[in-house]
Amino acid sequence: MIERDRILSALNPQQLEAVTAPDVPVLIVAGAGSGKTRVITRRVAFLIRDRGYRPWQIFAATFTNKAAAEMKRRVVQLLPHVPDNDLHIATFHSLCARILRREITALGFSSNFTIADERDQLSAIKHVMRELGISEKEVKPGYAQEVINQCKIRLLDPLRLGEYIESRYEEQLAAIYEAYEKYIHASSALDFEDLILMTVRLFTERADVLTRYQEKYLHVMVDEFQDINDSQFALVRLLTAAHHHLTVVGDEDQTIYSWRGADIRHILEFEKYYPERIVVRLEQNYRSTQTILNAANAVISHNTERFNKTLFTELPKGLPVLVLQAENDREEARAVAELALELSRRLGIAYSEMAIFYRTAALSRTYEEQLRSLNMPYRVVGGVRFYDRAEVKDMLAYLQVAQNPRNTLSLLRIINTPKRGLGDKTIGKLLGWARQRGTSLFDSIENAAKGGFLPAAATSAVAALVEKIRTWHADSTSKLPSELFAQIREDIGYDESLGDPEQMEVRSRLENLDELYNSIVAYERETPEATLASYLENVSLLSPVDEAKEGQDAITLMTLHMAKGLEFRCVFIVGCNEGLLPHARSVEEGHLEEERRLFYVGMTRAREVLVLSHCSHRTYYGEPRYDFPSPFLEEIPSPLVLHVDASRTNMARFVHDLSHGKREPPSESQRPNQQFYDATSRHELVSRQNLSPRSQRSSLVGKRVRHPLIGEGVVIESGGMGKERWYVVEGDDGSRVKFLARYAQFEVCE
DNA sequence: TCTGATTCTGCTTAT
DNA sequence: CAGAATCAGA
Repeated sequence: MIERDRILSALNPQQLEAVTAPDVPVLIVAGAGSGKTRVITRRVAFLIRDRGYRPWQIFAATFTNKAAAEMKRRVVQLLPHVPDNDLHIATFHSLCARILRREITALGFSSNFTIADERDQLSAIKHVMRELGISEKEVKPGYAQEVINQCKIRLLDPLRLGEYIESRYEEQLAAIYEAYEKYIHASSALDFEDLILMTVRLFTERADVLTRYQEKYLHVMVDEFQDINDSQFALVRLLTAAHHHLTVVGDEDQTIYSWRGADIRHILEFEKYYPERIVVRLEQNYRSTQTILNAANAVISHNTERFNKTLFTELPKGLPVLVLQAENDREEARAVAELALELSRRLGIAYSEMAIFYRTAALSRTYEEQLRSLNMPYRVVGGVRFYDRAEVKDMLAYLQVAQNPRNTLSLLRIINTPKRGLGDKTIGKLLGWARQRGTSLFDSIENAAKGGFLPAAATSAVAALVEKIRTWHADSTSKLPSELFAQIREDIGYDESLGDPEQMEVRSRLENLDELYNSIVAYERETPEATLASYLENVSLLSPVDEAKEGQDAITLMTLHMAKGLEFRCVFIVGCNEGLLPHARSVEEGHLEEERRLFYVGMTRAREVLVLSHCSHRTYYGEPRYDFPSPFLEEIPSPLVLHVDASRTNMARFVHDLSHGKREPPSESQRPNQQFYDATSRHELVSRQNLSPRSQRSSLVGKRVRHPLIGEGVVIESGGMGKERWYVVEGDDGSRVKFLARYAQFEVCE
């Protein structure tokens, strides 16, 4: 027997089929935990070793840099002789940025474009709205931003905006879109969507360039294919048009980016564009216990927008799913922290094997507080991002300007930071000239520096700035990015401008700048030909996941969106409340099923222990508010669930019992009546009996109530969430009245 | 032009 | 509650 084949061993028949599939379009439908990453990395290795592909002939797109890094690492493990840099495995955005750096001049753009992040985009939109005289009340900048991005995803230019929205704002939005495009392109910036869009345009308009890339990339792979959007799919189709060598992996139950244009349709349409495609299904789960998997299957089966697939596992039954209930959000966080502590002590689960997932990043703070008070190590992924801090963005803006002085967006950020006497009036004048002449802001300050345009004080301030920028720009190619950083920081006296270094606030800002400096040095160390341009590109495409330091024994805190693709022995999904976990805004937009998929993604990250927590009072806008449990909780069959009341449970004792098999979900007959706080009266405990799970969800429907004004009646309907929650009560005389729950003063009759 | 204080407004999710 | 916008006053 020959030595076991590292690429083809330890695969089940379906996995083997997927790895070794012929060079035709292959759609791998891979359920959660079914070995998706294993299959895709081995296929890459297989193509290189057994099919004669050179590493750089494979274009493999992922959705996060983290996933790309992991994929690369595992391919290199399989093929140790392949240098890391030869593998073109990266996010769509990075791959496109790389192509555009080389080719965008063909579209008449400068190749040293900068990448505008979301905030830059928003400030650009506000800016052009001011110039167009459209007030922020007429059109909300955030809405305009959303519309612009959606158009770009759908490959619609401003003139065809009407195909995406139809409203009386249409003209204004089209005008904003057009002005925005002119503005950011004049400052030679591209936004995130442009990276994809421009690449598609390049390939569409320049057949010669497309042919070159089709000949270069002989095989295209896409991970998390269910999250691909129109423009990305268009790109994939262009690249593979000549050879159809394509492998995609996806799971429609894990589509969670439809707000970014992801559409299940693309999996369905795969067949339309690639009729000769073969499909391989991976349905065996190797990750979760039977209990967890059954719970997840039960939840996702409530969705209608899916193929029916049921995952199975051969792993043991495991512990019940724990549903933790608390009185308020702080108590919930406290209980989660205590439970995590006990699970680590008594079940030996390392903190690095635990994760806390939440729907909105804002929830992290409460959990951080509680974890800190128990002295437990944790790491927040995302949240208030390092690269979003003002001082970090300032210094990066200086570097952007040094690299490309025509970057108006960045120049605007730093033109008066630190203060150098260039106020709104002066800046307005300078911008006005720039616009009239169709040049950049830098051109107009260069002109103003010659004198005669501005008051003397402003002229000398401007001249000094121009001089500095010229020097930095000249140094930008000869000096290392870290050297330039230090020089700029010194030249402008940034540290001093922050104020008294004895202040905590100032000290932490200085520390952040030191950390930024260190990260630049680290980048230079690991990148052989580090340039300012390559560093800035790297920074702007960095996702929060990539910032987290690996390897420490700490609990991971992150949003459900970022959890995709990861796994942990123990998972807490917190804030399982109606309005938060099916997020009210998402439900309003008709995305209940997507919220359920999000919940499903979270559940299926757990290998052994799954804890779902909720609370009855949550603080919003500083006010405590009654919240219902998430309806998703009721979709888990009760024999799989063990309810835990945070206020009445000693966690140490509980986990002890749990680990000795003494805690089991109660059978139907011995389950105590659920008790809950009713929305109508925050302090009155209402006992609820004989209610089916369905009516529990809508709480009061079907109940008799008494109201001081209308007397007795029956609740016949309810809707809305949180503050907006309402009930319709039908009086005994047949009249109907609608109440907002937070104002309704009725009592429930038993 | 800059500052600090006060009022206003609004929490998804992220490359 | 917290960040943004706005305003008074130097």
